[in-house]
Amino acid sequence: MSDTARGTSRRYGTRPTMKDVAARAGVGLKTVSRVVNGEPGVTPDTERRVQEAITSLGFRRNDSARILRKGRTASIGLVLEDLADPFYGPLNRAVEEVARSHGALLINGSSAEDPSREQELVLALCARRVDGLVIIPAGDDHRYLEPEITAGIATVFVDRPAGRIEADAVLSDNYGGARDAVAHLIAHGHRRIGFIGDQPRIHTARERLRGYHAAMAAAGLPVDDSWVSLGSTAPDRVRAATTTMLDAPAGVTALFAGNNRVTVTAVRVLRERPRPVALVGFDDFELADLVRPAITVVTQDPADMGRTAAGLLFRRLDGIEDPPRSTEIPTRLIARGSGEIPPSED
Amino acid sequence: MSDTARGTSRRYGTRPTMKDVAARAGVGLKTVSRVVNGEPGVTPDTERRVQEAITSLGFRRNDSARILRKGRTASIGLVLEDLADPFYGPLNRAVEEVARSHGALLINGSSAEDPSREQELVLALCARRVDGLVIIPAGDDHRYLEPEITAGIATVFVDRPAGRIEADAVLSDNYGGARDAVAHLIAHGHRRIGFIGDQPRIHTARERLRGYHAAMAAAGLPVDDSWVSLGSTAPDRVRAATTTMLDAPAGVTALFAGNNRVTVTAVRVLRERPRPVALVGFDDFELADLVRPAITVVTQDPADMGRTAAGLLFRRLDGIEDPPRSTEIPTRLIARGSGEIPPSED
DNA sequence: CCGTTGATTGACAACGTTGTCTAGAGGCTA
DNA sequence: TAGCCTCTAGACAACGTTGTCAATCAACGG
Repeated sequence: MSDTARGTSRRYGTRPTMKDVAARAGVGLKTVSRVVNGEPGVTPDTERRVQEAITSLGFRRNDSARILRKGRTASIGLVLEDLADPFYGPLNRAVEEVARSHGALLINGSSAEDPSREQELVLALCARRVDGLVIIPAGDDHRYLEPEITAGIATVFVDRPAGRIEADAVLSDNYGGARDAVAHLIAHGHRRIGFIGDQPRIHTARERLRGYHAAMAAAGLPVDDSWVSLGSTAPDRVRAATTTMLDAPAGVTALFAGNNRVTVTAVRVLRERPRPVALVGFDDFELADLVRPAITVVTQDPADMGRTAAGLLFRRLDGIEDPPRSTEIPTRLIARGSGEIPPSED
Repeated sequence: MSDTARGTSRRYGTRPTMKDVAARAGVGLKTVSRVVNGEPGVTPDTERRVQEAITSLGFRRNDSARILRKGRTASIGLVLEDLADPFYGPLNRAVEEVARSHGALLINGSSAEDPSREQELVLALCARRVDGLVIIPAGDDHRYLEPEITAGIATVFVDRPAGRIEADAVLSDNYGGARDAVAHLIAHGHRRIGFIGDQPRIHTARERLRGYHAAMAAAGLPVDDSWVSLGSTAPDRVRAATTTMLDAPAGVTALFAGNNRVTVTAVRVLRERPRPVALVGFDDFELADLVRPAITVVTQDPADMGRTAAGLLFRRLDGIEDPPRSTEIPTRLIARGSGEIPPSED
């Protein structure tokens, strides 16, 4: 009678369990568990027999069962806004790196800037019993997380703060960065400066707007309503807003772009115009130094944000119980040319 | 006596289970399960009582237990080379999108181009019993996956084929794309064309090299060994290789860059040189059209690759049992300027 | 030679859920 | 009214692992 027919037959799609390994090696179930987990108290000889059974059966421990038994999943969730946005690449990678160094897996998904999808995703991760969550929030009401946090799921918000609950957050200095950017343009002689930003629903967009106003006010400059445009960052809208601001009588002579998507579109639009227009963008991007003029930007450090957030998360998981705190990551202005263009005379 | 002391007391960090909900609602365990899963056979009145208990306790189903019981995890794994590489952003997103449309979660991680790390990550995902895997391989021997595939974990390779095993693969037409790129340069008068590529260990690098040779041979052009440089894509090495090729007596008049990282470094190097040098890059990248000259590229479609791979994966999960097949995604040459520069006279 | 120690090993329950099976209530038909 | 059927509901086992505890055995000191 063949080996497979001897009671331990395996159908396609069925995996051997510790029980099978134990039977094959002629030892008890718990002994297999000991070998698999490298626990002490197993003779070299027994261990060898078990190892042989493991390789010959192709056994691999079922982590679902292990998780169920142990309570900890050794995995964390990352919810971000758009997996394809280059800004989040380094952040994603940094979080993964930290998770890895703590022996945890990373489960992630993107909310596509949709609050209900964010919630759905977060709760799915909670149902999986991830140990912790790093969230770049799309919505502004996170009370739905309260039971989860009470139940012990550590949560750190990145890039934007949590809404309506107390929670750790790691944020860029959006206000200060925007103020610096606009002050830079003012220092180069501009008095009519346009701001094209993201939807005001988004915290970073509001903060950057606040920085814009602060810089203008500090220089004693008035702000005309038509110089500010907030809304979708779809190329069409940004293109229209830019053109309108520039073409108006006494239009703006410089632009401050509220994020990398806006900046890129603005560069394309400015390309087509007869006169050079000064531009400073929020967020750095690859090749910003190769375009002519090279683009002056206020840069955030997404890798640092990810690292900081994940580090904080694992400190929480280690049992640190301080009250929630907000960490601010500084921004830096990099002058490359586009921000130093003087106002063009009409 | 307070409610919490009545036997259902909850410590911080403990979660209510279906048993707790059942006790609170005064029904049986299985009835709670029915309500949670929307199964029929529950009176509206009972259902209401259970729902109340669920919300008041903040119950959320433990998916680890569910997975253990049901066997299917409704999650797939994605292993890629570098989460921060912009090329993989759209691919990542496309895979997530497809997973989502099938109600599955995405677990991912990056191998950092290290075969042992790839294996470690893949096996960790298998231990979690993901239903399927999408892998951008770093190594070239995937026999370690055989027991997993036999056990029923569907696997699709993307961007590069599996090594030493039969498996589905979704690949770009690297050979054809490279041939087209080089033929394009030849058509614009170049006879001495350099190729700077990735490590020959990597399948795509070999295929692109093959395309380079094919185009040269088809035009009856000789290839000098010094015109080909394969190795790390670190900026330093690429810079050195580029400079050497261009500065040699009878050096190359055009460059074919083997991937986006090489292209970007090449653009920086060419910037600093007195004479224009023709350049075609493999992979498109944002702003390639804004640099002057705009960069001519052979573009792949990473989103399409991700979509195709994930689609294939889910077809496998639905039980389609065809033999493994390799799907090729076409590439497209986009002429923007840098590839149409004629050879400079010495 | 016996009691003690320490090392190795396995039996068993438990983690929280779902599938199966059976019990009971109530309505319908003959 | 007896017999049958339908519908709701719960008891129980099982998924594969790990923690607890007790049993066995060899070696050793007295």
